[in-house]
Amino acid sequence: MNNKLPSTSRSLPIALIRAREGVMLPIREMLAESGITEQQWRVLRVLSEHGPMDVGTLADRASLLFPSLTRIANSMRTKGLLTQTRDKKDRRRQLVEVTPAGQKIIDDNIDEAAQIAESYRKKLGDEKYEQLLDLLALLDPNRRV
Amino acid sequence: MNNKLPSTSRSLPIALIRAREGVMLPIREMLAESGITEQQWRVLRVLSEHGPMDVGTLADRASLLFPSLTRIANSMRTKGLLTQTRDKKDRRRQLVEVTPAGQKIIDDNIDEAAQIAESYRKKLGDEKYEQLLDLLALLDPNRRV
DNA sequence: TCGCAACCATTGCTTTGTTAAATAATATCA
DNA sequence: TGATATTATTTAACAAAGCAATGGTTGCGA
Repeated sequence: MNNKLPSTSRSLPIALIRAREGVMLPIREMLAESGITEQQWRVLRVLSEHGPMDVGTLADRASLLFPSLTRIANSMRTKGLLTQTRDKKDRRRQLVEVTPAGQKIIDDNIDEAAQIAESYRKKLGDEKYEQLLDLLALLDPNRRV
Repeated sequence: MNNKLPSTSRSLPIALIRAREGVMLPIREMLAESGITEQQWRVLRVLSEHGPMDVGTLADRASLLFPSLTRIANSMRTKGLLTQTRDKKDRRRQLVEVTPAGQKIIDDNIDEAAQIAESYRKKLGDEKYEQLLDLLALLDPNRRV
């Protein structure tokens, strides 16, 4: 039909979607039991890893767009997983923090999440796994090197 | 804070998101001029590559979920890019086909799309590019081997 | 210090992702 | 044949993506 483009089965964007789909499947199953989404889990993980931070930094680290994060944080706040307070020094900034309820969800899932991550490393082998992460980083537009 | 999980900056799911973000940026810019979305472009490409097919096969090849595809096909039909007809032999099936207007969008963009794809191949180098596609395929849950 | 650009975050709008349930047509088999 | 399972697709409902526009805040230069 045409041969200008690589066949969709060897298309980079589609391959990235499918890989992500595969990787997220077990994680989503796990999180469903805690009643949170994949994105909410990312928010919790980033906050747990670095402590409280403003919305902009959080969005960047969790790879979420500002508007998405605003809404996600809203729903997480009403669920009691997060608190959000205005920064005294710069009143434009909102400081986001995990509540004990949020921390509990992290604690409840972190071991299983680590196992899942480990299973993918085993599946590819250490070397290929690192290689993959390196290659993916090359495609990251605003790499935080 | 915790060391059970890989830091979010070396997390496979996040790396996949960011890479995709980077790869799609120029493609989305291109498609905006034609007034179609990334997903609509995937639908057009798959149909152009394989010819008319039923909704299920199309969804699979374009990596879209059924409900998404139903809506996408609807809007593309009202835009006159697609036609959808019931299969005579199995009246459950819907056969989707590209219209001349849809084909025009493909023709208008295919060269630039090929250039973009090529630019990523160059960016990584042939060998690493193929390697990346192979690694990603390993993560694809329902790989069409 | 006034005015304006830059910055942080939110809101509005449309499209897509995701899961579950509904609908409709066909296949199976007692 | 007729009840039942299976298959193909659509609807419904809610969460999130993505883009543009808005609303407060701060910073800076004339």
